Amino acid sequence: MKYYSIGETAKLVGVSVKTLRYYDNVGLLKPAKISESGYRYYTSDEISTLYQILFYRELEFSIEQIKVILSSPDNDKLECLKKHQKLLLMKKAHIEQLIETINQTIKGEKTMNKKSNITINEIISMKQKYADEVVQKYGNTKEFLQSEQRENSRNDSQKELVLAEQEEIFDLFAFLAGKNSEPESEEVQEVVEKWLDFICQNYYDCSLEIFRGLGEMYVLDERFKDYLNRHGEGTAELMSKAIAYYCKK
Amino acid sequence: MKYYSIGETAKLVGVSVKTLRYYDNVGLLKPAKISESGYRYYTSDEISTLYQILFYRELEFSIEQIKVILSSPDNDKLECLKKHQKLLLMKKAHIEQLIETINQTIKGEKTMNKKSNITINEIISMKQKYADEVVQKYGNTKEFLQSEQRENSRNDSQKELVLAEQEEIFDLFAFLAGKNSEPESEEVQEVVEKWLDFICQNYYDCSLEIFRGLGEMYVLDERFKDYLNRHGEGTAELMSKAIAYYCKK
DNA sequence: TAGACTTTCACGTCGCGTTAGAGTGA
DNA sequence: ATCACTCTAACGCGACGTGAAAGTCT
Repeated sequence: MKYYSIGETAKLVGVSVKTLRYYDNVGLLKPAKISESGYRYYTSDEISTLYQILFYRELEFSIEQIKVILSSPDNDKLECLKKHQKLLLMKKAHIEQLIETINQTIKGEKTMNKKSNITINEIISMKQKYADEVVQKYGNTKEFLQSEQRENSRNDSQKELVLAEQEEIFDLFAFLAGKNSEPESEEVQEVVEKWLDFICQNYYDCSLEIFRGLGEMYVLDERFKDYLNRHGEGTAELMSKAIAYYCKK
Repeated sequence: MKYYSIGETAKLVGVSVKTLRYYDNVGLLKPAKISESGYRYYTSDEISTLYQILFYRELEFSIEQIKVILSSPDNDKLECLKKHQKLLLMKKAHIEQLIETINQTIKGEKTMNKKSNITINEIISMKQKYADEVVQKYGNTKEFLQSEQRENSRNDSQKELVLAEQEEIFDLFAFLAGKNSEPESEEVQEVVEKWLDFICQNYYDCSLEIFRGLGEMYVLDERFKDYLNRHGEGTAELMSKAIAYYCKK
């Protein structure tokens, strides 16, 4: 049985010496024997295992996962591969959405007002993704990506429909702002409720806490404010005040 | 102008307090003012910038990249977005290949000998990817991903063709091994050259150094050895010795 | 004064890479 | 003796998270 030094092994397989030492340290791949002076020596057995490790690493399994996989029977390995594939599929969907977002942004940048390079919908969904509660609830990658996938599952005509309905609500607010309705008035509060329902139905389960934050943002964020006030002067201000009142009640 | 404390800002936008402090430390987002006692205070300007930052972070831009983007004109931002989109497209192609690899592995696992859960081709290409020279040459992510994309561009029938030709060469070696040809003999050395040419043409520019490593692996790696010897007893050993001889010359 | 908020400092994460200094093998 | 190889130990990355101890605001 021939023994290979760490350097020989590394060159043969095509990894760095540091990698092998690291794998030893974390207990992923121990050398076949260690000389008196502390030198590591590997045999074809370890080299064989090393190739398996590289295979899984390339598929982006973590070191810990590989540890488990290597010490489990073949059918469990199959299970792991399938699970991992699902995760990769979700990752792919995620990236596809990012690409789409960029596309939209580029398109929007060209046609829309130059000042806002972010669409209102992106802010709405960002709000949800970063909200404390949601992060705690869906901190788990899988659920998070799945929710995203679901959102992504709407086709183009469905998206257009949602967008049109949304614009209608903004127009309503703009109309009310135009005739100087009070934020606390019943006609305005009705539309506020309509807007909240709309968000819950089409985007996510929006708590009052998040809704309050959204409302503040309508005037705080210039791009958001600009976007809303394009429907009519004072729209953003009315919505913001009306939502604040709605949430206090 | 209202001033928001770090906690208020964090809650409003939906990030953690630590994140804001981190952004301050690395110089990405400085607070509007700092009180005598060292408290950070933000205004709607910073909150607006913060939303922009989050937008780019979600697209997986790095902090450094965002720093550059925020302080550059709009048309440069567009350029960055387009560049970034290309990168995302390559990443997507990469993931798609990983998914394909798992598919192949699962399929192979079911039909093939259970002992080998990695195909010979995966080892061949792994060999290249991790080879020191290649890492140095193509360490840059873009080039690396592009080369992978090119490999991935072969369609199924092309892949089958390459595979068939490859099997032919292995059969040749098996035939020679069957009649006990010497590794150093001319007829064997001819096939060795053929095999090297084949790798260079269909996989990558294979240096003698890497080729030597491949040859050693044919007997070192059990899965590889098994795979070759399925073409005929002693095939792996003959190939290994013949390649070693070829590379010495 | 309580308690909710803030500050800095320093260490943990993951998969290694990168020196530095000292010992070992052919 | 040379010189390529090996060892351990400690710090670096990137984008924060976590916890401790101390100070501040209301």
